[in-house]
Amino acid sequence: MAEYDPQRIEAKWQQTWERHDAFRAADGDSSRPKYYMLEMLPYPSGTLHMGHMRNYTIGDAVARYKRMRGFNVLHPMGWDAFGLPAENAAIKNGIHPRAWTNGNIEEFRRVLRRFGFSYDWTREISTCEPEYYRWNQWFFLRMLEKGIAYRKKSRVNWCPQCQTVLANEQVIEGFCWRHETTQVEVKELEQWFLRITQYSDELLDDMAQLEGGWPERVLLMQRNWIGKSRGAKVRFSVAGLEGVALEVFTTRIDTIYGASAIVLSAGHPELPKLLEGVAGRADMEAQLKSLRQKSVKAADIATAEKEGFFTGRFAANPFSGEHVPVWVANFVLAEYGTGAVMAVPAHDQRDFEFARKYRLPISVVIQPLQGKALDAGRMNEAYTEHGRVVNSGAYTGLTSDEAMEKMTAEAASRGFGAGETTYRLKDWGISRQRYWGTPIPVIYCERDGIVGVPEAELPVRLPEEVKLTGQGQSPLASDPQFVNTICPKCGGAARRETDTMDTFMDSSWYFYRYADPHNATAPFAADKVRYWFPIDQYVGGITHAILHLLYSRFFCKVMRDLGLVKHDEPIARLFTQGMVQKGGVAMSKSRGNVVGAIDMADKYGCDTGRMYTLFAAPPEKDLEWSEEAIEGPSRFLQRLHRLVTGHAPRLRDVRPPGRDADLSQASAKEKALLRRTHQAIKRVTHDFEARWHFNTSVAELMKLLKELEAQEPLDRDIAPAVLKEVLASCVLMLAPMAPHLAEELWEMLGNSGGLAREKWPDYREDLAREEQFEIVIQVNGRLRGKILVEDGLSESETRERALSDPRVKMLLDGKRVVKTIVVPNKLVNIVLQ
RNA sequence: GCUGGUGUGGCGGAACUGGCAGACGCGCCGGACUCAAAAUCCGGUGGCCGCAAGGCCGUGUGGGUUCGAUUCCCUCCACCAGCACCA
Repeated sequence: MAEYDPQRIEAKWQQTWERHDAFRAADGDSSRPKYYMLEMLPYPSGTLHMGHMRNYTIGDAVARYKRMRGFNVLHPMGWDAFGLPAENAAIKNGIHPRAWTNGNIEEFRRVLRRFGFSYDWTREISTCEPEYYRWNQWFFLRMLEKGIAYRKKSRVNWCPQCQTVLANEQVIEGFCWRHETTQVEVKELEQWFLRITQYSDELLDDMAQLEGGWPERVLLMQRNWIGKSRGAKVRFSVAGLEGVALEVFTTRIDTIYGASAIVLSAGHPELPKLLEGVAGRADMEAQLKSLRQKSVKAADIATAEKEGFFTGRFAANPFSGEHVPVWVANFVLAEYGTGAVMAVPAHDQRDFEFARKYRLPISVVIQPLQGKALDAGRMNEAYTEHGRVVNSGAYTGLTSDEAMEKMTAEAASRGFGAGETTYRLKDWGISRQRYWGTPIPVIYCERDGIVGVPEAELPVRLPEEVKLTGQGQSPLASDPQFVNTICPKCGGAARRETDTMDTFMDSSWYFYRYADPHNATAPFAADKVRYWFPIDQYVGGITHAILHLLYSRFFCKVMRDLGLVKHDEPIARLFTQGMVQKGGVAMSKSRGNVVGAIDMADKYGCDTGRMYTLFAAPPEKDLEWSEEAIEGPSRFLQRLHRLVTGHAPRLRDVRPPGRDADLSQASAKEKALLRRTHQAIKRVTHDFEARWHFNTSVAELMKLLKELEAQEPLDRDIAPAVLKEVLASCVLMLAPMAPHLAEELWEMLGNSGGLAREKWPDYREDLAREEQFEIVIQVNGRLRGKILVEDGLSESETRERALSDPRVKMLLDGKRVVKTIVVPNKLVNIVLQ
């Protein structure tokens, strides 16, 4: 008998699948329900390791399962091919980014094919190809027309290591997301932005549509990131300075009578005017300078002392008329709100600390609705809850909520303020001073200003020969052939934009392109997208919870407003799988702890690699890679192969009993085997449908195999038709998880045509039903015995049976039974005393 | 600090709606096969007491609800993740 030879089997079936185009998705097929299964497209760099493979194994298992369930499955793969590492490799090794990238793509494609993932390879895309990125440019131009793309000079995050601008989302605690030890600098540059803030509310509100389909955690992170907060802006006039007003943003206008100061950020635009002619100005300028150079490190911020100085100016509280000092301090952020706050020490913890240090007055204007009244002199911390307003003129006696509403109305009617909602979310800066990305399709003309490249001239191709130094400004600026052009409007000499787009542009809409990957006249045909969307299931890492997923949602809404799509959200369900770790940290090339996918396939076979990945942990949890633990699934597949190979020859031409067969005449042994089989089908089906706990699916198959082995010799006691039914079900259930071996065994059992179109086995309740149950007998809730009863025994009979059990009788001797609880087919609990 | 999540044998994990805690697997121990080893197969494997029958303890901590709690409620602890002087 032939040994299980995974490499041979895997090659054989991969060729067969390819020959038969087994995983081709059919556009617009209305005869079957569609299912769009998507895994996050990889950035082709380094080696594909088991972290990647886990992602694709999960997706592939579900894609294959859905096909067996009769769905028309779209399961595509592509490459996120633009990006910095390609450029860095080019600088370091003198290889062109395109050559480097395409080399990696080839390698990635080879490995993914070697694992036999059921992709429709005819839909493969690569974002660095002009056929793809021309649509990035096309979208950009549409957004330019709509005013969603705009240019402004702004303070931007600059990474000296990358030599480029970073989006806010790419700055992590003040450090570059790619260079964890490089502090991000602030620079003033002319940049292109996308007005994502225009969609802040919609991005927030539409999360309601995602509840249930997306992990709560991801929605929460996005909600925090958007950071909506309702409040009011209030203007304080500055005493002795006509025309200068300081606007503050507050979420607690009800506390305004307790303001002890106005505090400005060190970068506040009105500061020069304020400081003019003030005594001690030189000294203040020095302090300002030092405040501006504060560390941005998270740890420092958390422990930083409140620091600031009095400007010598006073501002008038428009409600009370009171004059309060104007300060500058380090804890006020220039980028948030108005860059100025009113300090209310009694009701804000930061203000409280600040007031303590600089001896500003603390006055209580909110009292708790219940409990002890506050006394400013005895407070150890601010009282930040809502409550009853006191010492606040006409507002005294109102609740916080009432006061907020009325005060906001007064501010508006008297013209010194208004209700205001602020967001943490900033517009998306997409300009990158880099080569390996999509050129921004814009031309600058002396006469006509900013002119979009006409659609007919797209794509603006990335020139192939450009000197890359990694230093200074955009590499494209050094190519006069590229830069110098003519203005599409006036025909005069003009210059091209030399920045390229953030690569997150590429990945914000790539999944639409899969629906129509070769369209040369549009990013996609509307009817194809209408058929396939929304994505039924997206699978990827939690690392993309904010960046990629928020941008993708934004893009979808822009596309909808451009009339390109009809839906509000592109992704119906999101699954975030856990990381694969080794030594407690995520696999990564830089840490040197990767387990290569190819090594795994060479050593154990990819089916074993897949099985282990699915078995070792439920997919949402992190998985610690263990070379030892892979032995379990490896042995399982070998034993299953041995068992089926042993029995298959005489089962080839046997017809299984079929779906509705009457099996009441089957022997007890046969019934037992069928029962275990159908219980397994029930469980595995549930795991695939409801919760994706493939680890228990694998365990179920292992148990079934064990049962089969225990019944050997199977050819003596089990009718061939029954055995065939059992083995076939087993193989069908294996198909999504270890597809190559499943195909091989399926063929051995006398089937042809491949498993991709085969039906998932039906679960039969009548066959799965137990005939006998072990009843647990508890006395006072403690396990004291077990009895075997037949199915359907009545409650009273079960009780009698339990009470007449000899051992139970002994325990009950001389005691009074208070009551008994009977759970049919499960347990009897006898309560004594 | 805020928000969310997670705590179960030596390890990965299971227990679906409150009903036998530890399925399945790894490892370990014992046995078979072998001159021997590997591979394979069979048996055992939460802790403590006991020759055994059996008993007691046990799902991070302490409490509560319940006939019965890994599961529900409260307290605290630890770890992980995201956000973080956001006004």
